Amino acid sequence: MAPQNRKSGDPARSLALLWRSQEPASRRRGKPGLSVDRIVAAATELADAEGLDALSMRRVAEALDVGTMSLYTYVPGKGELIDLMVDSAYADLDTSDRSGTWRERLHRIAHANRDLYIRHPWMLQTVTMRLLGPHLIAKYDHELSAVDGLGLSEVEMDSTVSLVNGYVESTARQTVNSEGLARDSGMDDQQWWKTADPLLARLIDDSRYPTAARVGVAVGTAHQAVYEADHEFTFGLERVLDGVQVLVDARSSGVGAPGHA
Amino acid sequence: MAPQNRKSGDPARSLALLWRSQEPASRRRGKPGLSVDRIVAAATELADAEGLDALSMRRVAEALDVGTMSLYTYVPGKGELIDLMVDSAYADLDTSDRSGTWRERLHRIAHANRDLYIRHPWMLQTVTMRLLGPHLIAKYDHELSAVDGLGLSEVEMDSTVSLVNGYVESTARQTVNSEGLARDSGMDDQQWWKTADPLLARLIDDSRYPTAARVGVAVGTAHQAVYEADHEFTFGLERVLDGVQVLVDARSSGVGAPGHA
DNA sequence: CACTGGCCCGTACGCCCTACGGAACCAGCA
DNA sequence: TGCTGGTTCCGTAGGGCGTACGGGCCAGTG
Repeated sequence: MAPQNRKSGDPARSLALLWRSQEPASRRRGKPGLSVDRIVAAATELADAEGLDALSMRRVAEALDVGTMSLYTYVPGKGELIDLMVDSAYADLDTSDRSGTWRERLHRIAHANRDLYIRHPWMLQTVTMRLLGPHLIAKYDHELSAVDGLGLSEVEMDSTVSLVNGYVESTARQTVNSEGLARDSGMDDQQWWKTADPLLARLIDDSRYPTAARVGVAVGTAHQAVYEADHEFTFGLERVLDGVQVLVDARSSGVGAPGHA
Repeated sequence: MAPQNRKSGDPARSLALLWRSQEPASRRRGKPGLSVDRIVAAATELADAEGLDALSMRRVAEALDVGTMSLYTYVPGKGELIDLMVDSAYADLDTSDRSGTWRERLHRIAHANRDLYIRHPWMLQTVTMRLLGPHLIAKYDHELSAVDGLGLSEVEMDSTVSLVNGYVESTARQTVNSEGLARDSGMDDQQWWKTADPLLARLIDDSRYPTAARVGVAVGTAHQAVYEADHEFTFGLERVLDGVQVLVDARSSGVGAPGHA
């Protein structure tokens, strides 16, 4: 029903812009009126409200009451704009609270990241999420510090943080996707399954997929209950943190950090 | 440098098509020449080779030596076509091997899924990945069966499978993204960092982000070594499975399955 | 005052998806 | 044999999109 892609801008250009935009941005001549920050803000607002599909240079320009091509004075292209939007979004994260145990901290970080993705669902549709902008590096440092001093090797620290972030990302993606489907089809998640169920029941040979059938029903009724996605998120997160715990215990009980991972 | 979006087709239509396409597809009159399967195959080939960005109805039609609009006789639109491509891709997975312990089986499943994503990187760019086609349900059933009979509740089984799949998805995404960046910029991953490093060194106040700086260097040199992404993938996977192990141990040691998750 | 360089943007090109209506084709029947 | 009506195919056209290009505007300088 709609297109499907996504790339990022030229990495070198984006990187330059990312860090240069820190400057006061006070240029020489003319009255700016426009600025990188204003463009990024408008684009983010649009993407938040209508999704990355609706983000077009034309519409951003309209929102700013400006000609489309004017944007290109500040931003090389759409890809680079998205790179800027991503790093700018990371600025919302708190990177100062370093209290609590490593487990509490990872827990807090996971929830904060999840909230961020839900506030800016379009972030999950960008290819990069890896371009080292000023705010991303602050985020990275903050997250690493949560698992520092536990006896883990550097590479293990990185892996651990990636593990937690990966979990958050994948669950957030699921949440956002199902909300998106709900919006598109005008149907609630439950309504959708109530519609699809009879259809599927006619098509699927239940005896061929007994486990799927059994679990599917149980999951369906569970989701229907008061328990929200939040409970499931936290449950899975605890599993992930249990896995980290095993590693931490192993490292802190005598075995020195190995050479690699 | 390129656009960025992605939606899926009308769920109801996709669902119907998904299951109908199982039929012999032998229609009544006229010579078909074209068919849903042929279209899906051509589209998949194109997306595999050039990415989801390059997938357009025009190009698929060209590849089939057919007018663009002819495709619409068999497929309602591009979104639904992508839904079909996704389920068709899942057909590659082996869903018969049920040997080994739950841990061995999840390990095998994780690697198989990872391979699939790397073979079909465009799958990571689709929004749905959740539309219950014939092959997806076979996959789901197969994966659930790996954690069946361990004392886990149904919802816990679902969460566990999601957990592993989420991990695989997020690491595959990282791998694919960095390969994509490499292709686009014509630079190797190492080359890229060698280029960016001096630039970043000038911009970033290392003392502000001591942990990130230290870990970044270690990770960089580790990646540079013979150790491949595969090692890191397996390491993280073991952490995830450790977390599952904790849950399994808890459930098999007397505590009955709880009401929820 | 003339100039220059940054800002702004109208036009145009090439690509995309797809609604619509008509052409080509062929099985079966009269 | 000739017709007919459903099927398959596709040309045209309309509305988006990103962005290359070149020109107009104006503040401040020399």
